[in-house]
Amino acid sequence: MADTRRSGAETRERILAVAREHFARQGFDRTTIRAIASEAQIDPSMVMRYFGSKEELFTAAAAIDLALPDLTEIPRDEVGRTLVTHFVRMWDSDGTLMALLRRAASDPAAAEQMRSIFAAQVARAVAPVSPDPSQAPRRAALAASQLLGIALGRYVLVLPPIVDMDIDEIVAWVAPTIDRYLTAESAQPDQDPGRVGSS
Amino acid sequence: MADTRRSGAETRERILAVAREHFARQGFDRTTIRAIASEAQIDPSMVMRYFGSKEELFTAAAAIDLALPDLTEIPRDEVGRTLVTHFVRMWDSDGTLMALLRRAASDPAAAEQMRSIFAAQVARAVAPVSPDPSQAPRRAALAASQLLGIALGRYVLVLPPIVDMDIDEIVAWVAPTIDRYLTAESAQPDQDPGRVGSS
DNA sequence: TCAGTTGGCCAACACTTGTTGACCAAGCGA
DNA sequence: TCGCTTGGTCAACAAGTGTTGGCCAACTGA
Repeated sequence: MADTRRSGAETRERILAVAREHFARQGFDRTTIRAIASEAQIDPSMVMRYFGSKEELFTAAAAIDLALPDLTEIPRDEVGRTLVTHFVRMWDSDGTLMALLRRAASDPAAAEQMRSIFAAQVARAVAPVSPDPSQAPRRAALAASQLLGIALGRYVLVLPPIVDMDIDEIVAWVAPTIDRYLTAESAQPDQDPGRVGSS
Repeated sequence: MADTRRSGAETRERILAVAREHFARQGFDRTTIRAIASEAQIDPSMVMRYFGSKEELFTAAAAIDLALPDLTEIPRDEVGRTLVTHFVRMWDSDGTLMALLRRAASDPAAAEQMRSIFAAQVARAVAPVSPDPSQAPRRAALAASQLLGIALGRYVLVLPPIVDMDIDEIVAWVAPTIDRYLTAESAQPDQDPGRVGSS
């Protein structure tokens, strides 16, 4: 048959690809090694041999690099737009992050993984543009909450109004929010006569 | 022993209470009928007799009334504050909504349930304060995305900066966002010199 | 040629899960 | 007193899970 005796590293990659897709679509618990193996046209035991356990397979599949741009090289008033665009594009093209988010909903270990991604990548990338270093993590977390909220509504809950919006509309609405969280002087700029962002 | 032969409706309620707590903390898949029964000091088969199946038990446990206030009776510039406060209080006191959110992450049926709650309660409550009826669902969805993002960060991912904020701080930061989504004239008010909300 | 490595499959184990059906006993109305 | 409803337990079934170990066959290098 098509017993082409694939190259090992090759099958490993194929397993990983299928696993990412399954984890992204169904979450950790509802994804079975058997299903992954079946779709990768391979025996379940091979998955174990390559990755050791389902846990380790997930960890390998969920290695995430947000590839966030250097925000200091971007005009202040385009930070929000840049970030929103970046994330929506990322979600649309690669399900890995969504897989992790889904799992985090029911698995503390995955939540911990998200926390470390937040701390190591989001908070770090965002800190330089914060007006007050002590508040930087808080600002980053607020921005993350809005971005993740969009991801939740668009890809997990599939709320029609959010799904129907194209990227530009989402950016137009959400970017100002991100800008305010990251760079506004106080918490409630919209309630004072003063302007937001660059004075 | 303590075979007090409870009143039936009473045990039913106790099962429901335990179930809500388990679903909220661990999600649907990781919650077992056996664990619920055990904690309710009852036989697993009783759960089936009362609720038919695990699915139906969840449905019964996840019947949610957001108890949203009538926004038309509230000053325009306090809508955001009111909503944020309402939701955070609700999440803090009752895990039912979080249970549903958790399950929605991996179960399309639960996601559908969230959509119907959104449509029947959130979108409906929020529509009257929208300046343009055709955009009302979109505005409601954006507000929901931010609110759910906070829930995600605070209760599911347990992002430290969000957990550390007290209700007042969260309200101070997020309320303006909600206000803008619901009532701002255009999508990007922060980028124009004009003011937001009540002119 | 021949031994070792490598990619792969098969069958089974051990366990957990939701679910079912038989049986029991306390209370209650006639 | 008898029979029916009701709250309850127990033991098992059937299915699905991650995981393991044994075996096979192709390739590779000496």
